[in-house]
Amino acid sequence: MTARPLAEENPALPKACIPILCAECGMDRFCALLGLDGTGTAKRAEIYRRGQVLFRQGDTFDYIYALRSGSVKTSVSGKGRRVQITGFHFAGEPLGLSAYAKKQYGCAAEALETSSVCKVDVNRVEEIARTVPSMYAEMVTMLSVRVQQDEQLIFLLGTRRAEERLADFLIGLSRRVASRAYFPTQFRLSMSRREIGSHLGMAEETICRILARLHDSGCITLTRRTVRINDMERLSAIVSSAPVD
Amino acid sequence: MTARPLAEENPALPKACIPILCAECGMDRFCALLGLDGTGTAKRAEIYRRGQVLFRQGDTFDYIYALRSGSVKTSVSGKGRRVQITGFHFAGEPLGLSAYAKKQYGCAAEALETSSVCKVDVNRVEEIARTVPSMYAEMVTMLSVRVQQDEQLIFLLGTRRAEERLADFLIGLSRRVASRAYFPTQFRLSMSRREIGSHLGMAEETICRILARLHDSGCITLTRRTVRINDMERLSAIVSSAPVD
DNA sequence: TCGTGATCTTGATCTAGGTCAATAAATATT
DNA sequence: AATATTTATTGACCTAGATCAAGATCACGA
Repeated sequence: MTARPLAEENPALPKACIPILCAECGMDRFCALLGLDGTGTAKRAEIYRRGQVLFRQGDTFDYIYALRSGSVKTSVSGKGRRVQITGFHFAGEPLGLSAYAKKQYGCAAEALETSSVCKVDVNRVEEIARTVPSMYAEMVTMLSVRVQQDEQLIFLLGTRRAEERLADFLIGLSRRVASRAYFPTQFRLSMSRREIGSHLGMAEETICRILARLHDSGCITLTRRTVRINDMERLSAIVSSAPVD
Repeated sequence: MTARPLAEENPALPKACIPILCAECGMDRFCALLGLDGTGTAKRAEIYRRGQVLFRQGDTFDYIYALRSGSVKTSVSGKGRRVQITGFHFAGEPLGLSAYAKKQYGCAAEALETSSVCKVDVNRVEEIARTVPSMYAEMVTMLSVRVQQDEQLIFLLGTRRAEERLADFLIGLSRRVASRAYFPTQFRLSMSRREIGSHLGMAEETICRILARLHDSGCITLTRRTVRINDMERLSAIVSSAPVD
């Protein structure tokens, strides 16, 4: 929960890039079935730096990814240069699996910061799954989790107002990244205000204003991209506030 | 594509309730693996009438459903009586699968009209999957399709304006239901204006107004709940119109 | 058939949040 | 260090769509 030492791997990378152990990863059991070693030093990890893409929307489905450290955004683009960021992803989270049926990725994935990523070849998966039935069971698990997450985002986009969206977003972030940070209520945003806006369906300026408001009210402390949550109670209250009665 | 005769099953039910054949169902291959007969007269189908619920949000995961006829809405509820309809579902579509990991449904499902629904016991699935590995592969397929659909809805809710949303919605509906209707560009809405609004993140009144506008412009013909698309070109153009440049 | 409640429609307002614009910080580049 | 570029902030304004209100129409049960 609190600060704890993590095995260093590549001294050239910033502290934030220290990867999680396989045991902490959501694809843990999946990789184990694949026969990948789970000692925490997976050999097929690659480094992506800010802006580098793991895959593009429409690309042929060739790898399933697992994030070991850092963060990645996934986005869907449509006509008219409009882009929706469908999710931010952190260490331990799987990526790309939803391309399974169509055999092409429905969204693009791009690193938000220097990130360590495991790549699993889908052909390898198919091959091994023939003899290891539970391989697919793990994929069903990961995908069903994803659908329920997406439904929560749909709920947020369809029903919540700006401040509620942002409060919900911050709480979600703190749950996902603060546990790995040095101080559990404090963490660093790896994405810009514009990217937060594009994820929550709001303008960049609105994100700024509401963050400023939360800061001024003492609910959070905001310094550049560092957020500290001072009053989780109040933040939670904002999420499910006015019933619009 | 056009009108075609369908095997009648239960003469007491309205015409709209004539079920599809298993061969036309998205869960086709899944059921076949389960050893369910694929002659089109699955015995475990049940009838749900308007307003009856297949499952509630939070219910324990006990069945996977396949819609044979009619239509169902799925919805997520949060605090403050706000409800988001996450999807409308029609004949051939699977339902409930996303509860797999959490072992409870993340949304509620309720029939919009008299509907025939196949229920598959999840214990049976687990049991059989032990000896039939590809069982799970089918589930992966269905779930991955679902994730990509949800991502499209997220894109719509996050980036599109009211008229674009509705145009997109109508096109989607026509693709999914008109193929089974007597006239491919004409179909009946099984959901209320309010429900469409709750799905698209808009007020009931806005749905009315925009439908009226589309009708007046000749793009569609609207009579109560019957929609005929007169100008698919124009409708498509609306979806990806102003780049908000 | 009539009545009752749900659904739909349309108009009149109001407002949350988008858009535009003008700095200010921070970062990257030379 | 100096300049350029990206990112963040803040104010002024405006508009798409929500909300409120009042009927109209429909579906359905007695």
